[in-house]
Amino acid sequence: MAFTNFIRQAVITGLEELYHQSFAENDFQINETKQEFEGDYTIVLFSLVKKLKLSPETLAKSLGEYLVNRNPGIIAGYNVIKAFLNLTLADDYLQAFLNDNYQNEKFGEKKPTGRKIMVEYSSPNTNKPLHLGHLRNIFLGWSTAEILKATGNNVVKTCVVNDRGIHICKSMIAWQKFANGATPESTHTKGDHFVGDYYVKFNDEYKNEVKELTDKGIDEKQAEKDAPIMKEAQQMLLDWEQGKPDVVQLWKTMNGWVYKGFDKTYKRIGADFDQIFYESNTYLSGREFVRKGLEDGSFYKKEDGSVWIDLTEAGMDEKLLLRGDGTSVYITQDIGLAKQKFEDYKLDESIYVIGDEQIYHMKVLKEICKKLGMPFYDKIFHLSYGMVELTTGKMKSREGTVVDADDLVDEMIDTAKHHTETLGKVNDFTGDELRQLYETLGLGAMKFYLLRVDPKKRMVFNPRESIDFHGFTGPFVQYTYARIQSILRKFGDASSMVNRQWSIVNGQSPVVNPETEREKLLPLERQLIISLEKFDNAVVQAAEELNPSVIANYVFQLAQTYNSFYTEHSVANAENEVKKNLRIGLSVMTANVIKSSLHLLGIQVPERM
RNA sequence: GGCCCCGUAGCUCAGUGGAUAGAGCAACAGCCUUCUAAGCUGUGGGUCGAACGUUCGAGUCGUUCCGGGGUCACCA
Repeated sequence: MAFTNFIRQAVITGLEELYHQSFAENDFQINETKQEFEGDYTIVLFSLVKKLKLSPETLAKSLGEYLVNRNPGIIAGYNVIKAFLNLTLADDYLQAFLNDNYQNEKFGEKKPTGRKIMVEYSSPNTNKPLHLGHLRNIFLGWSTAEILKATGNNVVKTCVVNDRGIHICKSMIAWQKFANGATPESTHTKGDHFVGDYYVKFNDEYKNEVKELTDKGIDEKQAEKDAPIMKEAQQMLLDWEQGKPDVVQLWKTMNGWVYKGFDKTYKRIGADFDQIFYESNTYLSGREFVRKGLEDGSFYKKEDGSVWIDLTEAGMDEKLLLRGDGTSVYITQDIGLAKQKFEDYKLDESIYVIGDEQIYHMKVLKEICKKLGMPFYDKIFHLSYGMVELTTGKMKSREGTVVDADDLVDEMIDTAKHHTETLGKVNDFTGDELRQLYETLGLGAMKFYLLRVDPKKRMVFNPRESIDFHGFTGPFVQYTYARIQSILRKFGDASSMVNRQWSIVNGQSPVVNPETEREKLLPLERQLIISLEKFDNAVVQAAEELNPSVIANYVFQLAQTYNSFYTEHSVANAENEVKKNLRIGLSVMTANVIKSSLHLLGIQVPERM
């Protein structure tokens, strides 16, 4: 049982027995004791003072006395400052916890909940390569999915590919006009970049044409409409919707190139999906609901034939659902897809990882589903995240200020290589081992950097300073892991730490073998055990908040604690065998928890670095 | 303009209504013949955007204002 849960129950029982009143879990607070005071956990009793009509000191003292007497071997002592009751856990209890868990590689994982949750993330357009913003989305989505798995949920990772629309037609037109039959193979270009280049080419050409027209004295807005290349793109979209064979063929070919490129990037950064939805397959499916909504009066038709919903009652606007010409818009297909997700997978929850500029859109989607009487409307959850901005402002693909995902990954791996070579600690590695290490460290730095910040906050990426490898970073945590492995290699099989003098049965007082020698825990040893135990809560909190930064902050704090311990105390040359075994156990468990934490962030651990 | 999000050290960020607000980076001073110095220890650095209010207690909750961003398309 988690330490704080145990204390909470003990306090409730104690208060009821002492004062013959019943108490709830939120009648008082349990915090970690601040560094400057003695103790491990602090119970804040101010809120009870009124209810019990006692002075804070009297209450805290009585309760402290009770807790120590009734929980031998668990709560070793207390002290009182005002209404702060500071408790010190018993060494035996902490060591029993370590003994019971240090070899458990699944520590922190929860029992199955039976719930099925879909996490949609990445969801790119097929007209240009992935960029830094996608990376935040992908890492966030992947990590959230893993955190939900760890808390016992059945998770389906999905991706919705925006493979149709005017954007891809733009690339197609530009390719037809300017490529002379070139392909990714013939130019040795990654497919998504290849297609993206023609999207840029389209915009350049478009800009030129608009300028030519405005030079002739045509109004700019009119020129934007009249530019021939734009008209060609629009015509192509119509041709595509009508299934014109050569257009469909070109569309398939070019999307194929893009997917090949995306797959390469996904594989490299460790993203994976259980199911992929293509917008070209789903974009028509919303229309039926529009028809149904018209019938039951949820929606209404304007003179031009367009269909609308009035959401002003829910504090929103009127929203277009179907164009006058009968074609669907973004939200139309989203309704269909939302339903399909729930029907195909029988979901308990459907999470959308989408940028915060679409908060309103997602609110509208939920509201429409509600109006249509779809029972799942309140199981849709928008996990929104802030944009990644550059120090120079926003990223704009048309202005070439986008940080490309592949470029950034290359850069991070180069940086890892540079640091590693400078330090020269792994000169005996083979070429493959080195490449593996650079990827582990480079990606670790990048993922940690993007995940350590609360998702909902906007974040600034400084391309010049790039991403650090020191301090609050992925490599810092990875380094701590590698250091521990270095120690453990000396001892062969770490399970040889046979230390069966402590054990906890059913959350009761620890069983202690009286034959064994006992050593008092040193402050850093205590701190480390308490820090390890907190992983359990960190996982729960991260899952409740859908917030991987909780894990990043936790594991950094753990690594810091271990590093202090490491500097202060020797494992191999411990004062005696009892201490040595204890410290091996501490090291094994720290390594396990670091590995688990980083896994939840999509980061691997190196044995050496 | 309506609605939503954000504002904490020079920079990037933590901070379940509780004790003297914390990390990392940057700056400065120390620590490698002893398990990996991508590390550790210390110093300096704050009107928690502002003002009222609720409370025994507010960075945290409420109201108003200031500053930054998003959104309100027959775009996706």
